[in-house]
Amino acid sequence: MIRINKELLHCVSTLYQSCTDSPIVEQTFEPKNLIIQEQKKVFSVYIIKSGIAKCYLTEDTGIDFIQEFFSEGEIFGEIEAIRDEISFCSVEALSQLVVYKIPTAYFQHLLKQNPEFNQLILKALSNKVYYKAIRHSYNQSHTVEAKLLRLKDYLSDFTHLISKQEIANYLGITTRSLNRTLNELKTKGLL
Amino acid sequence: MIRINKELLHCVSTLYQSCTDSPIVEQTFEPKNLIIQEQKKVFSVYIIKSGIAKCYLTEDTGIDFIQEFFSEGEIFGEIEAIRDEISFCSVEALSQLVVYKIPTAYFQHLLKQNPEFNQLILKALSNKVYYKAIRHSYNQSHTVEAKLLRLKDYLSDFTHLISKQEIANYLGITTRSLNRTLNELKTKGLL
DNA sequence: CGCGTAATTGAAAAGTATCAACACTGGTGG
DNA sequence: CCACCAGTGTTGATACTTTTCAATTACGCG
Repeated sequence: MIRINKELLHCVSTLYQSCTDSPIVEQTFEPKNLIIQEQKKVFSVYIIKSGIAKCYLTEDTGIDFIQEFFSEGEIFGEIEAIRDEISFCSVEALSQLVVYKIPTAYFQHLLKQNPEFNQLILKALSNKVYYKAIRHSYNQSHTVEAKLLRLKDYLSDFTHLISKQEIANYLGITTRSLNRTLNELKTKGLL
Repeated sequence: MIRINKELLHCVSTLYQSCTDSPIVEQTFEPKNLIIQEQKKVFSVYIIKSGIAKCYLTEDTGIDFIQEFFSEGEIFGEIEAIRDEISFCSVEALSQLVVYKIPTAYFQHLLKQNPEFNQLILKALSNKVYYKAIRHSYNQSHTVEAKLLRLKDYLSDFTHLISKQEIANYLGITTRSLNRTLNELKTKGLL
């Protein structure tokens, strides 16, 4: 539910520290700040140093669907940089968020010149495909109850950062269904 | 609904033709042949030269969820090669299928030594993430009717290759729901 | 022609959404 | 210190959507 990527974080923080005039800069966002906005051009690739963000898509129905919650080492903006397209999703800080900001052009440069970085991006993309595949499949063929049981460990830990509405948006259900199912699980003693 | 990747096909067929003792080989599968099997080790990366295949995941409920229909130039097995893990999905030929088969080790070699190939794989992965994100979001927040209207152009063209069951598995619904909704759309004159 | 597979349909059951009302919480200003 | 407000969370009743299950029908092919 909350993705991390320690390897990538390590690589980027090393790149950042290795030279004082690096194009990579550190930046801090406050909760509710929008870092990337759907349908807008993206000029940088971001890698999270600390904090939590949500990556979501707003449908024509007005409903937000949360793709992922990102934390340490997770990258976003890279899809847009590689495809050379405007953003297809929004990313918003949920907690205070510190990121490494890599200008798109320098990101492209790193991809070409730094084999280790290239390899880590290939892995990060592969992992995204993998997790998305698994999640979509699971979501389509299981009930709300099953989906909730799957993330019960997170439910207690992050309620102060992630609202009920956001959990519902992540699962693709309404808050009403979320509450009903949570109660059912409690009476069954499964939560 | 049916993905293609002309650029990648062009690149790989050039690689294939450029030397007679290339590690890349051509291989043909008949309909219903399994090319990659869930939970099994994968030894090659495949790129489709011609034909259609389905990529799907089997859930513990016994239900198949189809991730994508692949056609010319689409690649599979690359996620497993990059992550160095067993397969998380199965790929099955729907029509007669001709593929270029690249041994995993040679695929890794190409990634490192051939910048153009590397760039095309980055793009292919980014596209997969992009399309999966859009599709999952759409699926979660729209009715069966909306989902069907979205692929109505395909529905007529590929019925001889793709069964009703497979369309249902792609949409994550039952054939009963598929039929009911198709009938409703027909009486409404929308199909 | 007959067999197996795929497609179709109706009726009942299960699962979710919608809507509207109400409760709780933390902060603000009188 | 308390009243108020906005945002978030909770709940019940009802309507709608989708699945389940079982029974039929249609189709392709040896």
